[in-house]
Amino acid sequence: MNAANDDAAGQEPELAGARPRVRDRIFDTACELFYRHGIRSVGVDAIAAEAGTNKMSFYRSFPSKDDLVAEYLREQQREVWKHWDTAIAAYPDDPRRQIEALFEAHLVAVEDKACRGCALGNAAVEIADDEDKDVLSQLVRHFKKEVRRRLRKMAREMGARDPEALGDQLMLLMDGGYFTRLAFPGNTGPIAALMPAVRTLIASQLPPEGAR
Amino acid sequence: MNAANDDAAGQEPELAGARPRVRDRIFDTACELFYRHGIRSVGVDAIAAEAGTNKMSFYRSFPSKDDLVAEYLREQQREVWKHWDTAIAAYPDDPRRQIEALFEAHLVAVEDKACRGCALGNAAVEIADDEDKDVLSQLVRHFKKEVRRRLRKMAREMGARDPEALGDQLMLLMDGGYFTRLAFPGNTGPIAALMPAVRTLIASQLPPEGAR
DNA sequence: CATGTGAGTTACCGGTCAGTAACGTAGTGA
DNA sequence: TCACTACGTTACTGACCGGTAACTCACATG
Repeated sequence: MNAANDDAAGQEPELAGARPRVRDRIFDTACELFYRHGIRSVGVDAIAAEAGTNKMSFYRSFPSKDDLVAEYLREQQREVWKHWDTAIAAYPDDPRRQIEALFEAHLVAVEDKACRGCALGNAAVEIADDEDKDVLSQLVRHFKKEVRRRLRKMAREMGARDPEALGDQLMLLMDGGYFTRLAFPGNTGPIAALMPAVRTLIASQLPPEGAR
Repeated sequence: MNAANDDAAGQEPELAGARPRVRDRIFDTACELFYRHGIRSVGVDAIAAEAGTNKMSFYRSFPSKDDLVAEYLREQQREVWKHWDTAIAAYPDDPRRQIEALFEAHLVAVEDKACRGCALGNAAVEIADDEDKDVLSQLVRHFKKEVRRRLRKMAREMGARDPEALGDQLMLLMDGGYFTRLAFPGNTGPIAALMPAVRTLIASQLPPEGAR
């Protein structure tokens, strides 16, 4: 799908000042605009203009806007997993600390002033289910299922009494943080109380302190 | 704002088969369509057609689509508070049980097959902040602030050690339930683990069992 | 009967949207 | 030199969108 990235004539030029290929400029611009303003409210004209090109170059790189949107959602997904893995990498053999680190990272991400919530979840709000957007909503559903799976897995590895329940509860907190963010600027929202909730729910699923 | 509801010629006709006024038909239709498909993806033509009338009658009843949207958000707000008050009415002097009843009701509402999440929160995703939609996003912000205030108030009345934190944590769970709902059909999502989380967080904020 | 009102109908406007056709051009490599 | 690639430019289509003008009709009330 992203085969257009390789240079058909050989190796990519490594010059520092080289202008990126138009496809990449368009894609990066689109990702930023989609996230900031929503998918439906950003037209292909606006994307092309912001990327310093025009609509024709857009349609030479992408077969349709919907394809670009799907690519955008896949990219957001990749970035989430990258951040996710980075956050938990510090505690390779301590699932409990992994969860805490994951939510600490989530907290800073959500409190960032540029945060506009969860790109995938927001997309689920924007795309009508009944239309021909099955590909997009399926992308979102798959992503959310994977989030749930990973949280439950961490809860299980941590030794939770009911790992499915704990994973789900953590997911509620995580998505709640994303969702409330849209109505509260910066770090002024309920997200401030995230970490105590995480620790309380974790603790309630572990044997009492002395037994560990 | 909704003064058009009263009949200028006297009392409303009480006939059972009487067709409602066109404004009400349009408004009810719009509320349903907005909630089901999102605000941006529903045009005034579609609303008018679905209400059995046409665009001109629409613009005789509403000065603009944005006005209708604002009215829609206010209506959703009113319904939320109505359900809220109904849910907690059974335990007038037991804030703790009020919270539990509130979340039990929330659970039922979210697991309903017609649930598409929180109308106000979804609107916050759809409306771009920078545009001239200040009225709409302010409506959403005001609503979310009020949700937070009420939850914190209940936590305080319950005697929580840190009522602000508990209220915020409950809000994260609540909005997390709404948000995850969009990616999981029916009652298959993480919302299933809501009630234990609520009870655990409440319990962690109360003195130990024997002391009560 | 006259008048006002609520509502249906048709036609239109200007703007935006996704998507396409046709052409021009600078560079690059055989 | 020739051809090919990547990109820019202008102009266009058809659909849709929010919003308006002008007309018609049923009906209720004085």
